[in-house]
Amino acid sequence: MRHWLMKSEPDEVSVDDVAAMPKKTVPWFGVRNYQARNFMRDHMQVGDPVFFYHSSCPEPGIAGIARVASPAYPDATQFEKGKYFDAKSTHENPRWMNVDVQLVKKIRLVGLPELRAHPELADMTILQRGNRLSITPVTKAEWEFIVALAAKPAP
DNA sequence: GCCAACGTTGGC
DNA sequence: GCCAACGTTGGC
Repeated sequence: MRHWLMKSEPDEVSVDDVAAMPKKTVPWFGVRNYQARNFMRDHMQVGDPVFFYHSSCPEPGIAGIARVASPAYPDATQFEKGKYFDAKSTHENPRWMNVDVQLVKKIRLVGLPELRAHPELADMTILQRGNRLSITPVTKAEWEFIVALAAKPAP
């Protein structure tokens, strides 16, 4: 079992949006980066724990705990008109895949400055300079540290 | 809105 | 296969 962090822009899909979904589950559509796709397609397993991260918003940070809820399957939005359409993708040979993600629980927001304040988390991919990858592995130690952090009051 | 960092594209 | 140009991400 691996642990993951998945970024979403809350303007598009927030933790609260997912909490309102049937079964609290959403297809993680819109990933258009090969490395992130490969994580979903080749490395995720149903049940893997996921941090739900809010990005490109006033308070970026980890906002929820979720789990991988399905194997990867073709991302429907690549075939639909809109910002995620990909003319080079076909049903026979789809380029983009997604898993379903199910929200387990909302947590207090553990913001970026708070994450950066802990030396235990200094190696997290998300905190590295220039990192833009929307899906990144998280180590077990990082996972457990952040879960414990979220259980404490906001600093 | 700015801009650093990065991924992708396409000409050669 | 190189690499410049371009587009995107995402924090600030």
